[in-house]
Amino acid sequence: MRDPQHPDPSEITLPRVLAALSDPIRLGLVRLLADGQERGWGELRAPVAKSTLSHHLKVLRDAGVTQTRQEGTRCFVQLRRTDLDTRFPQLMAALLSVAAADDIGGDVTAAR
Amino acid sequence: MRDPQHPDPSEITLPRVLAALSDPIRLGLVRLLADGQERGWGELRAPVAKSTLSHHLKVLRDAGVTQTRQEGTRCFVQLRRTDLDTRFPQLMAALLSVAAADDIGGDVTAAR
DNA sequence: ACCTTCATTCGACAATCAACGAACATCGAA
DNA sequence: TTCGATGTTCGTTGATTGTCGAATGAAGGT
Repeated sequence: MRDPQHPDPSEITLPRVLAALSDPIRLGLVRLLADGQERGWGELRAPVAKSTLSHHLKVLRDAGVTQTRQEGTRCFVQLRRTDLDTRFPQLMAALLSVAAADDIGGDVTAAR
Repeated sequence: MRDPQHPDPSEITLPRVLAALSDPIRLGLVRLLADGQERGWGELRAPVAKSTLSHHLKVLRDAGVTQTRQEGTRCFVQLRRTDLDTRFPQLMAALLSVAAADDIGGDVTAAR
């Protein structure tokens, strides 16, 4: 378990973010995090193996969409809403609104 | 040259559109078409082979982002702005604004 | 008819991706 | 220190992607 690396706000690029959000599961994860609440890895329920979920979280993290924090053996993930809104004004709002309307990634939920 | 097929507005999905727009060249093409103006294939200048450009235009068309019209041997392409705005309110506006600010796909231009 | 122009399609290639199970590493608790 | 829980990494597999050049198909002009 290495230190997760996060790109600087200035390193966040539009094509990369769009690629990260072009997957229904990742879009579902982002929807789940849209309330700004930090979530534990263990809360996340998605219809994929845990290694696949780890991969998706890494893609989101590498794109600068989420931030991961470690506490002991557990990970907590959070949407980088402020950075994203600064970098891409109105984008997340529009995206989240559409994703909710179409229920994209609705099979991603949170337990607990 | 077969009849180009376009998805119905209801068939346009967010993940597909985001995937289509996650490529700098395609984003550049969309920026070029953002004024609503119809453009001839021959006007489009992008740093790729013509077969590659044709491929990118097909990806955009299949995702429902653009509309292609044939007139004789020539093709004209246009952004499906109304359909996109109906389906995804505010999304294109936010996207185009950011793409312009970052000059994503700036190497895609129009001659004539 | 023939040739030119224009755009798509084909075939090939290397690269990337989503997905899985298994192995590994790390930390807290027993 | 051994164990269990947690998350990452590895190796693989099948599918998709971006790219090119060459071949193909469709009009239009000569």
